[in-house]
Amino acid sequence: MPVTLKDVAIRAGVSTSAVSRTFTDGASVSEKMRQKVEEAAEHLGYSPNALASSLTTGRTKLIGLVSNNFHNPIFLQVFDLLTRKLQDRGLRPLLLNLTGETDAKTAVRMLQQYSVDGAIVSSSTLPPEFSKAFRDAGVPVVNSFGRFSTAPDVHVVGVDNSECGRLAARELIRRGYTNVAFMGGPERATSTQDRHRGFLQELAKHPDIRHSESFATAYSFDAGRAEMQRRISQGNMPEAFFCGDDVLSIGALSALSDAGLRVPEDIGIIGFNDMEMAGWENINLTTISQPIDRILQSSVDLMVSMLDDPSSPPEVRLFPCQLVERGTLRPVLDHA
Amino acid sequence: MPVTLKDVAIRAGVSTSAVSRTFTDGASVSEKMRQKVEEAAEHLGYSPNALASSLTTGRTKLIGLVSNNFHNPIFLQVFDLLTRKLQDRGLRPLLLNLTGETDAKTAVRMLQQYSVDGAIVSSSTLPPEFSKAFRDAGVPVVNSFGRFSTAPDVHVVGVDNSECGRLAARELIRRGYTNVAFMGGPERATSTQDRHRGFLQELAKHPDIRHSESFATAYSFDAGRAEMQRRISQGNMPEAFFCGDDVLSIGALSALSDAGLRVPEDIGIIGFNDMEMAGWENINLTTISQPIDRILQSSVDLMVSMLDDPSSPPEVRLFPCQLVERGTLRPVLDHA
DNA sequence: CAAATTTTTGCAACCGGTTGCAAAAGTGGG
DNA sequence: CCCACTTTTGCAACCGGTTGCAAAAATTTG
Repeated sequence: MPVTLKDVAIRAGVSTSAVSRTFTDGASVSEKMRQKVEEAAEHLGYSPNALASSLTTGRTKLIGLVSNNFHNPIFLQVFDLLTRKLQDRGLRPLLLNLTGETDAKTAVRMLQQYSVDGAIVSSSTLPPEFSKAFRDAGVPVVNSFGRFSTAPDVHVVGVDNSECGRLAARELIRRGYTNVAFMGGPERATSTQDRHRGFLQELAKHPDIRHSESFATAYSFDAGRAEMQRRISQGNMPEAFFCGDDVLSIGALSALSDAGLRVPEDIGIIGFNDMEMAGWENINLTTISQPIDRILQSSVDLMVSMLDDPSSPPEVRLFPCQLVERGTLRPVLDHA
Repeated sequence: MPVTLKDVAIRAGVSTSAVSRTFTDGASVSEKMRQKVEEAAEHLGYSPNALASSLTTGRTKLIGLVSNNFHNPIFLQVFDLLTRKLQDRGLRPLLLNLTGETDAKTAVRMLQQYSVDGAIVSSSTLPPEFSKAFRDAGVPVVNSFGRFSTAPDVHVVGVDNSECGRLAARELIRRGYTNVAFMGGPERATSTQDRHRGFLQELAKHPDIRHSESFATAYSFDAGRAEMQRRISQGNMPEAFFCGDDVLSIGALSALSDAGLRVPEDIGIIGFNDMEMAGWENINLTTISQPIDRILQSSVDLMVSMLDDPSSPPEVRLFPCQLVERGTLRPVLDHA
């Protein structure tokens, strides 16, 4: 049914190689030949089969998009940007949705079967071993939003989560809070661990400030709400929380408001991510933003450069996070 | 670098056909042969190249996922479910993110180059012509969340949007509102048009009820907020709004609260979609839910059945929507 | 204008598999 | 044990392209 290279060759009265060459840039074809072929192709509505050609060129232009964060609204934006940026480069995203049990080996195989040219592992919760499995299988990989190390196995693009933890702590301190808490996502998520570590590092410089911590079972509204309810019922509340994600913060806010606690008068909240919703006037969350667009642009750039030169050594690209001041922390104390 | 069929054949000391047959179910292979091949494959870490085989079988097991709704949080859930359900069937989703200008023909070609076995067009705003382009190109297609017709060109799975409009109108009437408004998304989105039409149909039965309408420029928080602000500044407010989407409703709620209008005391709001957020305690939106899971399950089922029998006639599968009562409409009037 | 170069073209092998067909091997019956 | 029949196996062609190589055509040079 579909038009093949051969059909075009016959109609144009030339060899198949000639047709192939007209569609391969950089190949040697005379102007006359190109004309003939193009008119035939046009007339037949031919477009080359990317998979067949991949067989000889070794390039599919398919990029595996690996993620497990299908519950955090921020990832809709991630998918939007990532797919767009890939499309702009002539690459096609093949989606891989990791469900709880999929292990790294299976994931790699699932993409290898389709000979993807590379994989972008996009998740703030997967352990680094995951991306490493791709590299070990010879699949060029970029880990976006992942944990970095000083001697990286693979390209990592994202933010320094522990620096974000420090930033949050500094901000709480600056606002004059003296009893603060960290509320993370799942304890095993690398982003939770790193933000927590940074938070503690900064507090270590201020031994007078009391602090505590708790962990929600997931990066989700319900989990944040549940954990905050637990804290409230337990009593002994801190003055402010650093929540490891906006969606968690919003859940927490809802629990606070149910309990009749006012924000920021009674309790302060600072979130993380600056998701669209955080700016909505009825939420108005003070938070820390990561430059998602730049992170993804950089991820795609890195991927493209690996395709050209697979031997480039693993690189870590970190972008600064920024405080977004809104209405859920009390104002800085005036020391006049 | 990667292990090929031939490598396995050599190691097992058999023909390539034999190896191919061991990996093709339904093929004739003796137990002894299978053993030999499997041990060789295992040892070499072989897994068949899906693209190479597609060349002869004509099956890639790739399904194009076509959408343009990358801003409505509900679509994160759609992608999550859809990719999962496809993966369960051994199919792989190839994502196509339609940006404003991509026309149907380009979209089709982008997927045809990768010989997708089928395409799921998932959008509540695209005109039916879009899916038709796939069908015309011979690509099996299911349109999820799309507009249906009584003589469908392609499979359509979703809800009857105009029935949803009627449902919303009936509910507002039941609550005793006598001056209501429709607030849709973009006027050209099919879902906006259909919900609006149903809304008006129901109201036509109640000539005593006053009504008006307005349209937001997009299905987004900001657009909903802006449109509501416009309505407020314009004065002459209705008692209640049916918003064509939850995210629009939430934007509207924020504008109302800024203006000092209380919900549901001063103004009632009923949304559409029942996105996760609608149930959050600080939003608590009365809305209409569509059974997303069933719609997607049905879409995937339909796709799978088309792959077996491409000639099956186009089918329309509609699922009922349901009212979800929360806190943004006033209670039913007691007529004691 | 012939010879030397350069460019364009087609042939044929190949990418990694699948599959129709016929030969080889296995099975059962007499 | 031979023969007819069924199952298993390998050969070779093919899927839709690409590409090295050498022949053919076009261009430049002397």
